[in-house]
Amino acid sequence: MKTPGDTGFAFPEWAYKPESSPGSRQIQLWHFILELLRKEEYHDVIAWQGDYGEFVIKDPDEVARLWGARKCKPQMNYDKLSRALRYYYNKRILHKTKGKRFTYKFNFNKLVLVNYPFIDMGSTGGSVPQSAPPVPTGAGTHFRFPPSTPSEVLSPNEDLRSPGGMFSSVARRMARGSVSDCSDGTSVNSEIEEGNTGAGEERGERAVSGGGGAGGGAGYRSIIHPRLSHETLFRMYGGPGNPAGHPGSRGHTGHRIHPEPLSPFPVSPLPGPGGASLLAPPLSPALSMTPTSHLAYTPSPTLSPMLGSHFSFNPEDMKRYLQAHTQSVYNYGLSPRAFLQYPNIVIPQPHRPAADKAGLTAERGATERVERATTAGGGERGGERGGDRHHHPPLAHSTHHHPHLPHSAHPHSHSHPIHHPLHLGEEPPHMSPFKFKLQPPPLGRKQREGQIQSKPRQSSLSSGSGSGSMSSTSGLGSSLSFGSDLSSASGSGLISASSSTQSLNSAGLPKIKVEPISDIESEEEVEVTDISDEDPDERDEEFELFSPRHFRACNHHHHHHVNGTVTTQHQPHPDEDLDEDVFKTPAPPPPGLMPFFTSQHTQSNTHRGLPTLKCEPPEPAESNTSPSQTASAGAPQTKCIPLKLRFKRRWSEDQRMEASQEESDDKKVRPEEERERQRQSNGQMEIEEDGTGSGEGESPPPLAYEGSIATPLASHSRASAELHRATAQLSLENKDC
DNA sequence: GCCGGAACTT
DNA sequence: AAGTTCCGGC
Repeated sequence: MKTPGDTGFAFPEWAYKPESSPGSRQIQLWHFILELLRKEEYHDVIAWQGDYGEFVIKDPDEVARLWGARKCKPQMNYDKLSRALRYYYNKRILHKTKGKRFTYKFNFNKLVLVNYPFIDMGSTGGSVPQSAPPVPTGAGTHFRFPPSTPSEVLSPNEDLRSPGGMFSSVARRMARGSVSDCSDGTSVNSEIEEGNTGAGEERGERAVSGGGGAGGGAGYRSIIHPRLSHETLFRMYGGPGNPAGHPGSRGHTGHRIHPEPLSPFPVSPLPGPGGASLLAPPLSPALSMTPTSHLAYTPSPTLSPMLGSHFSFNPEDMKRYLQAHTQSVYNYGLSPRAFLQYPNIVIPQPHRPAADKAGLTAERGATERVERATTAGGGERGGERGGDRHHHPPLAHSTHHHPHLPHSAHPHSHSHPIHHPLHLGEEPPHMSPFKFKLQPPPLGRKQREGQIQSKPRQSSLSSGSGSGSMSSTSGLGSSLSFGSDLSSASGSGLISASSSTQSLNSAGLPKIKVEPISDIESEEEVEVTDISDEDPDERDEEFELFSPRHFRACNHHHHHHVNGTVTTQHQPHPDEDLDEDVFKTPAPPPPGLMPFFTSQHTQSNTHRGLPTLKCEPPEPAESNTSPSQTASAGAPQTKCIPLKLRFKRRWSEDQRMEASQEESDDKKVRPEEERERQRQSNGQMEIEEDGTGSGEGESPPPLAYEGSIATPLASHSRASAELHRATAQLSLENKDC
């Protein structure tokens, strides 16, 4: 099953370094785990088991050994490895399944976001199904996290490599290579990568593979977020040839099956060989797990293929990319910084149009599992409506594993397939009313504790003591609960739907309407409304994405603004500064088209105006937009609200929540009863948090932007022109970098 | 076994 | 930043 070529890593090299994290040049433990998990050879050692995302280390010593080999740390043992694993708790990447020995569970939401911002969790819901392990079955969620993409699947290497040269096999190898130089000479890689060999030899297990599993490979097909269809991605990046395929066509559902194996990765941002350089900048800073205070790096755009010097993008692609990116931001609560690069671009808000939601049904229809045979998996799970939302745990191996499919529902997935922006034309009417609903109460971070079956001990989350590391880590997350698929699920659905419509505006410029709100959140005065609809968002977003520091900052002053008024400027705080950069008001854009980078200087520049807020332009295209929009349209500037506000609001909320949680967390000391209470309340909290992130059901209507898909040609042209311009600009900027 | 602090390494 | 190593405590 594995292709020889792949030798191993399913993940493209760049996948390993999602963030710029300098430090982590090498493979990260969670990636490593994922790798093992996807290989049948290692099933004896470690395998998916239980709930979605849950895996069991069957042979701790062996896993440790493998890890040690990979890292060239011969002294590695399970104790150490487990320590590393525990650090993930704070990062929310992983959590322990209590009561089960050697059993941990991934928080795919987190992982995905971090690594693949492009992937839409949103639709998927932001929910990445948490539990869904990458299953071979395509079915699971649409989004499978571990993108395994074995090379086979992906063949992408070749195929994908887009013009830009996506990731070359070489690169991958190199990556691996890095690992290998252990003293002993045994290349670690070999063990793992060769998988067959290594593992096989050792364990002799490949048998399993039998067909189904197809090894990780098959299983994993990539999941790309529906939002971004593969196509989109490909296109963006120069995609493979899946040309025709409109996915849509595939099932009637259309939605998506990915014709081929798509892996999420296909998109690798890495430009060819040079990729490495690109790596540095994470796709989105926001994503970074750690709070970096400074914006040290520029956000993704840099990474984005488009930017890459190598590539040239066409406007359309760029547009898509941006939108996708922006969406991610919104959906996931990414830092607005991400948009710095594109000052003039309006960030589309995901609104979830009802119509979009509909799409699910169709999807559902599609198979839950996608047949791998045909396509890779794009399966999205579709609708969640009924109870089906859950994905199956994908076991890496196909069938055999599921001990139980527990899962309850994690709805998450929403896959909404359809909505990719890409398919503009295609988007069929999704009729199904998809509802996202959430899931069961999320267990949040506290889940771990909550689970306490046996252990009375509450783990403290990290915040408490002050170890540096802790603090940093803890910060990060603010709030998310791991398990909560729900959050993602709910959110995602909506989001996705919305995205479809909106996102692609022909023009690409979304319009936002802002209205002042006073009440909802005390803090924020301004509300942005989604013109098209506001769904409250139930979607959950990943709050974690937000960097903590913001939260903190927010605490101090969250009230910056007066109702309705925007103040973008005043915030003294350093943090604020960041925001500022991000949010800076954009220079007044010319109505028609604003040049993308008007102000761009260098990245560093103090501020380039980000057009975070967009006023509604008088564009005609809006027909699509909901009436509300129209109405809003009338109001010009007053309505414009800086995204900043919006974000702040969220942040504030998150922060608050976090604070409260943290408080509780911090107080490890509290009596059991207290804890209990806390736990319970946590559940709520988490939910809220989720809500917050996403859209807070209550409040904030997302910014609406115009998303008429069918835009007039004129718009297109304009957009194109802009994009071109932008592209050019980016190129220039990159050079500097 | 698991947890998490602390110091240290890359 | 992301572990690695060591370790006391439950």
